Amino acid sequence: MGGPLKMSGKKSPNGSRSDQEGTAEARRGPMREFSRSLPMSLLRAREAVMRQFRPSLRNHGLTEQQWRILRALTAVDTIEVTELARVAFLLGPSLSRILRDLEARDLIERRAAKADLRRGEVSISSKGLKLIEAVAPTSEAIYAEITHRFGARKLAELQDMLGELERSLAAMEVAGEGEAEADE
Amino acid sequence: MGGPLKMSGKKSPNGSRSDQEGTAEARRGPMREFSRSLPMSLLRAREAVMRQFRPSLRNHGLTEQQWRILRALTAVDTIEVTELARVAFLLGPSLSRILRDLEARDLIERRAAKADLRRGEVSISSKGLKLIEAVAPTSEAIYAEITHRFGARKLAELQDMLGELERSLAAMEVAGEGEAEADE
DNA sequence: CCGGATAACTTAACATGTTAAACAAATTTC
DNA sequence: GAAATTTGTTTAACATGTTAAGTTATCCGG
Repeated sequence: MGGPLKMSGKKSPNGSRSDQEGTAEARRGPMREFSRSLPMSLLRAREAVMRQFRPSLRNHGLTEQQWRILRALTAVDTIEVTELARVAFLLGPSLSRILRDLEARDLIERRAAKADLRRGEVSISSKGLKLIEAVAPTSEAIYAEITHRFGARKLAELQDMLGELERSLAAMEVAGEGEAEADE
Repeated sequence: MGGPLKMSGKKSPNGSRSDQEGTAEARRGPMREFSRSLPMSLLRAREAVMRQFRPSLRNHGLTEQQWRILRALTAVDTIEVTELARVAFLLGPSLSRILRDLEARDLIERRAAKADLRRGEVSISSKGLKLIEAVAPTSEAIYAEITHRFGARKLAELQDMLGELERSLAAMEVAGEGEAEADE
């Protein structure tokens, strides 16, 4: 498989464009607009940061999300699944799958809560703790390098703004919940 | 669920924690540290923003990434797959899958480049263009509302900082490429 | 008690992220 | 110029994001 493209004999699409047939790079007017949108800016910035951490985590057999979970667990004795989802910023289904995997690898332990059997209480195992301790130095070094390159002052300022952005949108109503958002 | 396990002694990393088994919310000391890391701040901020757009896109049968692709295509006549991956900030494999889907839905068209049969040239179809035009008003209204809530001035400042962060890390060597990152 | 509503997960299903490998066309080397 | 290498794209395989549905345990009104 993997053959060449389908090369069906279609021709010039979008009849609403009255350009010449200049190369795409020749006129990227509105493209810049798109590329500078807030979601794209945030995405690229985050990727630039995570790009630094992923190889190290990978060398220790951890994904970013698995690391987030273990990291969160080091800060508490035990924590309920829902709370863990909140602090590690993961959706329930993702967390459920990852916990299953981490438990199979003996990096975490969990039991049912005595008072409410629906709730699961999770904690890091000693093996998980050792893993964290093995990864932490590199992670902290990378974080320090990032701080140094960007500037500690500016980093704090950036994080303040990000927090403020979050708060600005926290109360914002989400549009288009029903069906069509124009009218219906 | 996981049966009862050994739960060895408290492993609180900062030794000064001698709580009973109070709820996790009761004492979130070091957790805040983790929660305030740069990657988490960026992730939460981006999620807060995208949360506003997703329902509207979903009502039009589009995911965020599909929207990014169509949006990028409206700015050009045709574009090569690699270039499209760059501007829409998607990895090749993701883009490949999504293009297959968008083509099947007749939202885009593609053909092989005359000069280099390896390259695929992609363009938006008139149907795709119509879809964009149907979604755009809502998206722009949401973006305007975000700008209003957060402040246009601050928004521009935030984006400047995000761009600067990107540039700061662009030249940073990625550690731990080989095997262990200590020495190799 | 009991049966319906609610809550806390978990599964399912589909789309994307991520890395490695496969493939075919183009380019370079010998 | 054919073999070896490189380049552009796709496939494969596994992990996560995202929404909906399923499960089991609690709660709650009668």
